[in-house]
Amino acid sequence: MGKAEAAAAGSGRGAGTPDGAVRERLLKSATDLFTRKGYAGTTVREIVAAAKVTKPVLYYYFRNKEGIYLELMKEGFSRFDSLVGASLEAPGSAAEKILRFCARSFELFLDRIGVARVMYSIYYGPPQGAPFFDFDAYHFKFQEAIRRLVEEGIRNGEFRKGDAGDMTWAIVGAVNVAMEIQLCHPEVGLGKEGLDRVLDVIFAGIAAEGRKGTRKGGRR
Amino acid sequence: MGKAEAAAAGSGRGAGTPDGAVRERLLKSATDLFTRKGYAGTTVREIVAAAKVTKPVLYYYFRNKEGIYLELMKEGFSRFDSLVGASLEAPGSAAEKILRFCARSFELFLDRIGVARVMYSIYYGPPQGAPFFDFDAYHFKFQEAIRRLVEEGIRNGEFRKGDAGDMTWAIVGAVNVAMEIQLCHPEVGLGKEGLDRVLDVIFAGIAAEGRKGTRKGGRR
DNA sequence: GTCTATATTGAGATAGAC
DNA sequence: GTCTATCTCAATATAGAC
Repeated sequence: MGKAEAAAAGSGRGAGTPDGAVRERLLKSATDLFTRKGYAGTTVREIVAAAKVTKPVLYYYFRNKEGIYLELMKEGFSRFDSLVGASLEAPGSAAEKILRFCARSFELFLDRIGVARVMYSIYYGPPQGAPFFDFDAYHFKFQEAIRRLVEEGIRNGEFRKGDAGDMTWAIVGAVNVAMEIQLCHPEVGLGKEGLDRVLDVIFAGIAAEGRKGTRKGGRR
Repeated sequence: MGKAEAAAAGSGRGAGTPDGAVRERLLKSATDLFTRKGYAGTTVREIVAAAKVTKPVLYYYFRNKEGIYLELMKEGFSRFDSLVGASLEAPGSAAEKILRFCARSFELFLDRIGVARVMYSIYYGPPQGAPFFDFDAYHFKFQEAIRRLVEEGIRNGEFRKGDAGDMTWAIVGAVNVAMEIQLCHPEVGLGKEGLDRVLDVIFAGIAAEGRKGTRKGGRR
């Protein structure tokens, strides 16, 4: 048995690990390193070393460093895309749909929180030479989905008449803050249940009965 | 007269520029460059060149690169500190105080939006060797101020009985999203008025009258 | 002192054997 | 699919002329 063969067997099949695990290990290593050291600060060598494979393996599965980065981004967002479609067409009241859509989005976020950290780092951080990825498009897509549901709720009398845009912002703000707290302070994170409760607050309002509206005597 | 002193004096007064302007120019240059190229990616040489002064001038006003960075952070937050104190003790209903506090905070944010970009970049971005600054402490301070006011509102019957924490998150989320949109998409930013309206939505709720609460039939 | 030419390094990427 | 060995290229460091 040659040296290469031995190494190949040992790293994958030989140890009882399924073939696909190599690809997954690379994605995980890349996520960890991009998070800790940034895109530019991470070298291909480090990624493959952490995944316990050699360099050509990375180039085999992904075209190059940009490729593995884009794959990370796309994987998360493709699942989000299905979510949007499913949630809009689901049965139930507008409020139920909104709650379900937000909960599912938040679950997806938690499931891919490592990738989310990389996204935030790229989006807000300094230029790092990472290839362009249209994060804004997805934020917009999220917001538009909520807005549609809010408008639906207003139409069918479920929600009060008011500016759908403003209502949308309130909901987006809640989801946003739940995600960001989870990102930075997982130990005090709202969690799925917390997000649910905050959304409930937004639906119901904070003001005591009979005191709706703080300045303009109610509706605008 | 020492070398640094001479440079400090010479660059300002001689050209008829008020003394303080040099310091301000340096802070502005640093903000711009830190935003565009990150902390690590910005050199002291670039900062002084952009401010049209020489290197010793920077070292005269601020000890070093870390010094000018920390000064940027502190200037914004010291104004915020006064805000917190003033807003909590101001007269008016809890809702009024919350609205005023959020509006003032948002105005301060707009006024220092360049510095805010640097903060986001450092906070979410990859390690850049910037000296530690406790951003979390200020986020916490903001949240606690809101929470106090919410609790006050609940106590005096202005707000409905409910989880003050959840109500606080809803409000913080709205302010947060207003700030972040302004940061990333100033052209569609809510602005001060938009934030006001969204907060109003949170106070009043989204649900139509008689339909408050989406699952538990109202209060919890 | 400053400038330019030449190492040296370390990065991403590839060729070809197995 | 994976390996070893090698390539290209840009940034940085250094040496030596001026």
